[in-house]
Amino acid sequence: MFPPTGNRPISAHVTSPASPDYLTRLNPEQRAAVETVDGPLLVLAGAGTGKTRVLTTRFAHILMTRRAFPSQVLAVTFTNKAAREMRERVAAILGEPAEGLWLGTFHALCARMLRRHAEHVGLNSNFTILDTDDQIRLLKQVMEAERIDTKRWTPPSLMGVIQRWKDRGLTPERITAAEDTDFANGKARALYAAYQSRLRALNAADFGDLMLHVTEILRAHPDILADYHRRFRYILVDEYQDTNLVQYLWLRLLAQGHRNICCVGDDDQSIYSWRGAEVENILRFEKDFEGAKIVRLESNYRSTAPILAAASGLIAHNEGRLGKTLRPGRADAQSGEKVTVVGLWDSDEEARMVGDRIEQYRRDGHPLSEIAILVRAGYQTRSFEERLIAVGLPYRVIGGLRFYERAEIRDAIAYMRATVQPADDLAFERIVNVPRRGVGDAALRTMHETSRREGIPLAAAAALLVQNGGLKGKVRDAVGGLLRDFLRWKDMLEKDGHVVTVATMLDESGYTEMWKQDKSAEAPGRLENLKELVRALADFENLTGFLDHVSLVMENEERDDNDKVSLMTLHGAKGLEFDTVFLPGWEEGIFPNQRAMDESGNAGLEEERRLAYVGLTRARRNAIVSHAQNRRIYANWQSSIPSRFLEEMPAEHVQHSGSAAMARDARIAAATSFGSQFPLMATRRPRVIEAWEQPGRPARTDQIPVGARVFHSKFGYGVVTGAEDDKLDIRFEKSGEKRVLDRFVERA
DNA sequence: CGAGTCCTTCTTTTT
DNA sequence: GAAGGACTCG
Repeated sequence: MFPPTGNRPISAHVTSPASPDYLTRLNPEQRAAVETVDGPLLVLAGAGTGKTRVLTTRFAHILMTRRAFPSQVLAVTFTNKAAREMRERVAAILGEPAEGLWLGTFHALCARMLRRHAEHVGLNSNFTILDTDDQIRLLKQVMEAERIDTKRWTPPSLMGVIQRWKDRGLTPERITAAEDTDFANGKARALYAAYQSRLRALNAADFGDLMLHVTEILRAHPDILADYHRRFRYILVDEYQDTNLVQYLWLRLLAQGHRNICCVGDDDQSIYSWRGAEVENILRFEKDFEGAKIVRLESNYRSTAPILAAASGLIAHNEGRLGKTLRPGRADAQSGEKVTVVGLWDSDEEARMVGDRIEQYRRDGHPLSEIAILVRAGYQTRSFEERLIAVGLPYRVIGGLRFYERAEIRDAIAYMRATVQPADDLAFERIVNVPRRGVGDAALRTMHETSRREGIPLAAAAALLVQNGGLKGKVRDAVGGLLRDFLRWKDMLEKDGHVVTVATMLDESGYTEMWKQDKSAEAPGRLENLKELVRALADFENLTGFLDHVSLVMENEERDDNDKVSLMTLHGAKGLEFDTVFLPGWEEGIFPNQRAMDESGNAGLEEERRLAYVGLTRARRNAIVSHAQNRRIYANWQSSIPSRFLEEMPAEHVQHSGSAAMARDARIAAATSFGSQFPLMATRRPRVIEAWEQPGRPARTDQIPVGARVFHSKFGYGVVTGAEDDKLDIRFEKSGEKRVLDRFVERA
């Protein structure tokens, strides 16, 4: 009934002066958030207070009241999941599929914008979007060219530095000497610049570039910015607390036009600071957008009263909150059960407990799709998977390897990239010897040398070497053949379209055959994925559109509506809800995560606490928190201490269950079994106690300085030549240079 | 050049 | 304890 796209006016038949149906279903706060349409608005929305509903209704309201056409609203989300959901719900309200909208993640929208203006940052509009793997490989090459010791200064750590700069909207030129950290003796900025110029040479952009480049373009080209100002009358932003500085700048630039910007967020759910997110963006909002109104959504319709009380009590331990109180809004909220805390002997027992309880729920007629197990880190899913398999409970893991990250998909895409973009060295390098063509390190090195000497792409260098006999015999034939194939496929792409071409490509290159020959268990699945890839191609007009989709949007979730338990990280669970939520692994060091606390101190701890808050508030009716006293990490068992978060939930809303009585004394048990060095105060001991830190061998408290003479029970005597964290580089008199953990040596 | 072996690291979270 | 990378040997 309403046009989904384009500039046709909306034939709104909202004629009645009475409130339209979609508004009357909102509570007064929500309604205020929807109807305060003009001017800047900040909506502080607690968990489960109908945030998405407000956003989508607001979107619809703008259209229904004819304030803008669908294409004149910019709606930004943080995740694809959120974007998809908003798209679906807007479509449902409109009664038609919503297409042609500027609705998507920050990155997807920026990719779209960058394709239009790529030339302003020295890219061609068909630029490639690199994934993390490509980024690291490229950066490593740059570092090696600059003769950086990549063992001492690893590419991923430099990538982190660069990414943080990009998160803050800093191009290499904008970085002052003072900003340059001491990474590789102050070479980070230069390496960043070199990396950026390599990206440009490859006609490629990494994830951070999408935001950075577009923001730079909007800053530098008032005409382009003005164009977007004309286009976007209204801006809607979801998960505002997770935006980083460059995203904030981007929004601010775009919102300068009409100033109709509505940001929805919850400072208590800010869990992405490690990615450069700045909660301060919420605080800046009022300053930057004068006259901004603020609406608070505090009625929670999701969870029972005890769950809300436990979550609220927990999050109250954080300082510097904007302050919101969640009120139970559900009619039956008061009838709910307390949050259950279960203490177990070890991680196996924890997995068993979760499995048993899920079986019980199932016997009681509880659908499995309404049960989730939320863990702190991806690796923790494994023990639960094993247990669920053992008891025959169907489950799905959400997150994990994405479609794009699978080797076969990346290979296939590299073939496409190498065909379409002869300058894409990374793609060429990836597949030049896949399947095996006898092109080894030596041949590749020759190509790299020629490429560098002649200042031409790798593929062009290869062509040259085939011609002038720089490559010989089998290698020459193989490379020559492949290069001819690239040209042929490129022709074919124009004549026969991308679907046929890609299918042919995978066939003729021998790539599919390679997997057919492969005897491993995964091979059939990989072939299936390749088929899926070709199938998916048909949904796109051209290869670029498809590649964008695959790298920015495509998710891993197999579409299946079967009744399954969901298994995912806490981060992955944001925005979702379930009747029953299991929250295992609440132990010091695991959750709160040790590294988060080591790296960010109290701020890190507070973010962990927010993560706990997010976890608890995913549950509608049952929240089962658990912790084990002993956990196997890598090969050895470690003794764990219950998470401080357990005590931070108000006791009156918590019930201890099962072997909880035992676990409640876990602190005492841990303390006594490890001797008097860990008194009861050990609750706050920041590090998990490791099993081999036996009594009688006290944890080392003094630092061993470089130059000290030390003794190691296995390697003997030696001299410390370097130190990093808890690892020491030692030159042993008999065993040579080794890197060992400091607790294994003592001063001689 | 490739297969096999040893060694290292991984365990934070995602677009 | 696994998986990926570096290194060695045939």
